[in-house]
Amino acid sequence: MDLAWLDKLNDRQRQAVEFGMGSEPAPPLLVIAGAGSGKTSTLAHRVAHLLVKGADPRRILLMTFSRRAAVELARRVERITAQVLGQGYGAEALAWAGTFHGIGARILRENAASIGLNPDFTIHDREDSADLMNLVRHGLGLSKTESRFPAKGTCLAIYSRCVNAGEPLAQTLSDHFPWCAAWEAELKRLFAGYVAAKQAQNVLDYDDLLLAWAQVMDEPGFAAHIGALWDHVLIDEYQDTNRLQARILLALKPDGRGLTVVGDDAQAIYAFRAATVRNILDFPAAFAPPAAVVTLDRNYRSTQAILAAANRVIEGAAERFTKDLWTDRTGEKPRLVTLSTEADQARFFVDEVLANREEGMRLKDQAVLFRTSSHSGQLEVELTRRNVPFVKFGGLKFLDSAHVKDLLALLRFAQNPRDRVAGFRVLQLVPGVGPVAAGRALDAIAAEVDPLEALAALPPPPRSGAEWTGLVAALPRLGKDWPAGIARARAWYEPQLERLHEDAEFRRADLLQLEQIAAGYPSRERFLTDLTLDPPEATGGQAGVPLKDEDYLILSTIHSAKGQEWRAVHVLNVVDGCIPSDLGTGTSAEIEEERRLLYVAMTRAKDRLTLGVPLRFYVTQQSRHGDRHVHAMRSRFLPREMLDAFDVMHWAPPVAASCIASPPPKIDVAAKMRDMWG
DNA sequence: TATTAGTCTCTTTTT
DNA sequence: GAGACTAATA
Repeated sequence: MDLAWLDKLNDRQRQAVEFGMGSEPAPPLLVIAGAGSGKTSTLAHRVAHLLVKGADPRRILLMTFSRRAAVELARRVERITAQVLGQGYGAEALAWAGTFHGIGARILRENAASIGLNPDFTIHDREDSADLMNLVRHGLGLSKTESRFPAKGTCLAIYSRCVNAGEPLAQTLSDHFPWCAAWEAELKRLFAGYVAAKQAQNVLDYDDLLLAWAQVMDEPGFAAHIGALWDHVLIDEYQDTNRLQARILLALKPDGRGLTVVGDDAQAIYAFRAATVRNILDFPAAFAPPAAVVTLDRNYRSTQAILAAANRVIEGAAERFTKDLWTDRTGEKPRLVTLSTEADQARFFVDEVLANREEGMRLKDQAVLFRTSSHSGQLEVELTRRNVPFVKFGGLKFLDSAHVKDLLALLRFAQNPRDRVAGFRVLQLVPGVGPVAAGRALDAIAAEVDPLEALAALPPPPRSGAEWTGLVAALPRLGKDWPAGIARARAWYEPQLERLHEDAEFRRADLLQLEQIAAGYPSRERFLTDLTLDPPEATGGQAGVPLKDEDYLILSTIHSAKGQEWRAVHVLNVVDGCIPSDLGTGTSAEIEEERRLLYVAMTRAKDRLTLGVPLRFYVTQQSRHGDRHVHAMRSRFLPREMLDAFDVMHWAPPVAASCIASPPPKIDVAAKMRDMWG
């Protein structure tokens, strides 16, 4: 076979691509791929190589961290095979490319009948799950306890960690939520109630998509059936998987044959959702003989100066597959810029971005990264003031706004009338209906065979009027001839929007946008599932998201920046309290994760890297002490002896000319005026 | 019983 | 600056 098309790969990459191709299927392989080492390209080439050798694209399972990554990977495979074979497979041919959660949802839905699930289940996102947790919490009387019971979000976080880490509650509490340890018995009751509620309501949460999948895989017959669906299983970003995901993977391919995992332990940044770097560290030894390991340490992305600085940051990490990235790209040292205030930092970075653009670097080739979504607030104000378009990734989303959730709840309730969270929200949209009336109606229909029909037959609650009748009549018709259903939902919701929100005008635009998105899906079920598992992640600065061909600056949390690269990267708030976050400095493991976060941020840069260190913060958070300024220190990950890796400088805003000019000569106006007449 | 105004606490990162 | 809970009012 002509393998010339693999010549542009380096030796290590080629080794990773061709490993085990002689035997069928190949023995297990771990690829440790440093930042910018051509990881995606290598993975794409390995898949392409399988295809070129005749593998069936429908029998390849590709799991990535985000849907976006899956789409990108499939596109690259398609491009390569098109080049080599003169014809592509069509990107859809890789039918099993997606996230763990997305694939899980599909497996569960397709096999619903045989595993005791109703195939019409709806999926709760984090917020919905927290709301359901809250309903159960109230039901058990846990909201009226002597001392305060943990809030719904905290309860869900505890539950989620137990599930994903496969840890008993007591251990999770003592390790990660010590301030809640006193509530162990109540939490146990709460979680039992939460699970029962989900099952009664025919809903699954994110964790269920993995948990249910893992549990059915315990059944050898089912595991064999599912495992036989694919000859090759390839997993990207393996360092950010959790115990549950590893359990699924090993159940799919117990002997490791056909299994390839790719990752970088130095870039593990998802421990907060129970990802464990042990998965990647222990992968080789999970098989006999152990899995082969190929390490990609040549970096094609960044300049030597940037890599040198990033390597220094990661050097302190305790346990890892050691690799120092190297490159032959030269360039300027990264800069470490101190600034007096966050406001100065915002001005400085906007100046920088615009100066880079003057030199011909598009806005799209630049990104501003930060630890926490709220850190970019001042920068966003400054960008808006100076008319620089931007798109922000991470943090609050389009889907979190009340009006969008209302409309989606309408559709979800119509899809699955047993979904109490959705129903509770929807019914209270009717004027005159509050929690009590809504609860009663839901109780009345819960056990019915056709809940929506039962709802329509119910006498309207006392203070509700025509709106109620309109709603119960509309609900059964919200899924018919998609996407007309969403238009009907919006038509009913319109008057409520006007009534509930001052800025109805502004919010209506969002709903129209949602309707546009909905039009791209074949059915209501697909729309709801995909939107929950893969929410639109960007929010625009000014009116809506800029058009595709427009130039705009990228603002992103470091987490959302994973796997991406830009010519110029600016990192905000490289100070203690931000990186590492105040909240993440409890254990040394948490601090190590924060270190890797800074490493990930720095290694996103190709040519130019600038770290901002504002020295003074205005905090409004701690109401106990009132608003005040606090002094910040340069991040502990950049100690003094490391500063020679940077150009260190201070920036201050240019002072208006009238202020810096030497003081004007003193003039005696009175004397002059007297002189006029003297 | 629905709704609103007022007081209290907690505030990250995401599928 | 928002969410959670309470008290007061319609």
